[in-house]
Amino acid sequence: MTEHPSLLRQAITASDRVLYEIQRAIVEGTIPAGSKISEPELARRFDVSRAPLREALARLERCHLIERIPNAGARVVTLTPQGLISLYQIREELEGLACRLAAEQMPETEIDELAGLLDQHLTTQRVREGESYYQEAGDLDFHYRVILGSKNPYLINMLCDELYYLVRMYRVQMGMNGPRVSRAFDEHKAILNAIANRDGELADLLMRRHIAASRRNIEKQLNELQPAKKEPA
Amino acid sequence: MTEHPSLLRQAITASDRVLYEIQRAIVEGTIPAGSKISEPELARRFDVSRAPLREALARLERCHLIERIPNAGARVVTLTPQGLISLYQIREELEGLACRLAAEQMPETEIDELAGLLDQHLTTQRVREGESYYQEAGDLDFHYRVILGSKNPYLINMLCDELYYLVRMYRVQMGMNGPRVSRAFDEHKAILNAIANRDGELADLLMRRHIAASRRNIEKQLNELQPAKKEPA
DNA sequence: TTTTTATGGTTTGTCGACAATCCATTGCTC
DNA sequence: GAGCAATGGATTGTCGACAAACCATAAAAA
Repeated sequence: MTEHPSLLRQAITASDRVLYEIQRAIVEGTIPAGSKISEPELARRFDVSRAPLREALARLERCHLIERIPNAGARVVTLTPQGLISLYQIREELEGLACRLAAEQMPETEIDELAGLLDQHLTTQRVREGESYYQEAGDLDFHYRVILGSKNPYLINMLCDELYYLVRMYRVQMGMNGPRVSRAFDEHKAILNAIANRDGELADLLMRRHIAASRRNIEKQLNELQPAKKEPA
Repeated sequence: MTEHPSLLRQAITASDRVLYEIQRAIVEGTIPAGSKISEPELARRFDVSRAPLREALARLERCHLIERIPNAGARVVTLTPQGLISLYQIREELEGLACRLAAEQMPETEIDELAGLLDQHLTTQRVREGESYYQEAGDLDFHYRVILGSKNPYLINMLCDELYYLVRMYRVQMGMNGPRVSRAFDEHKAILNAIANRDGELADLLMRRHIAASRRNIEKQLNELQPAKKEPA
């Protein structure tokens, strides 16, 4: 039996399993932000030895979900408004680049699939008025595909593997579910058109504006909810 | 000698030591690009157990110096012109951003130190006409400080810890020692001025041009040396 | 001869235990 | 009583060995 080449990466090791579970737990807040990581405790909790657990911790550090200090242990990252701004500054640049490259490199078939994805979003969006969780997932899906379309392996790795888990963590734990659904959809549509027209410059600009708008939206929510910042020690 | 924050972790563990040695060996080509990594062999060679070695390999994968496939081992990355282009595309965006942020965030003291570094470069450069290795190191040092001046932790981590070892590997192994020394120095000077004037937009533009020029210079060398590309299956 | 399958050897992934380091409490000195 | 040093406990880093997975060779069947 020959496996599909796209699934060739599937070597489900214990380290991978633990990684996924902890990753999810951190993103969703089951393991609270800022809490200390105890290797023996997590090893018992997920029923593995410390070896694969440490491998998983190394990868969690890679995607900025935990911070390790030699001989002193690891902590889940703490979410701060400044950290979120820093994150979005990078997203603007890198996803703008990804969008420009996608306009140049993306095969027609992938562009068609991306258009189909947006149509699907339109229907499901109408069904679920108000509820934006699905749109959030869909938004990430759209961005994912554009990034993959850039065909730049370093760019893909940095965005999809190293930054997006943290983006999701911010979205989930800071409750970013604003009414930006329809506007985001329109912006996605405009970006898709620019890519389809092979207009890299415009695609770049639109993606930067799209992310900047998202960032401002989040900042506005932050200011409304927490005019004064609190930092428990 | 400047102290980079990545070296601030004072706990020199065996894993760290092995990491530095292998990192250097890969960058300088002592361990050839594209060669397979044997864990038992390297463990004997550097006189450590496989546990810290695997920790080091995980970090080497993080800075794109090796590629691992589960249950199949690790290989040193292969250097390709396309890979170098992909790398510089990202550098243009991220270092442009870093430069803009540095113009906004960098303390006056750090700007003064950066100016002093350039003066120092000017003198040493005159002493060593033609020999450009020191200039290469100095160039990296200049870029390092600008990046650190951005005060964006993710940006600093991505550039200094994840991309720059690969940049150095390309420079060393592809023999990038072109006569761009004096021009690069002038460009550094212009960038410094923009930062000192707190002109983020100009600093961004100049840095992008600086890196783009460096990229074109490298591409020119590649075309001169290897007009026909070979790709063994 | 070609394809398939069995098999040995090698490599990677995982485990439990030991050693080195760090943190907190305690006791001692001033 | 305050500050500092010693000590106990816990955690991290490291080691050697075992188990599982992969690769290559070779034997057997079509």
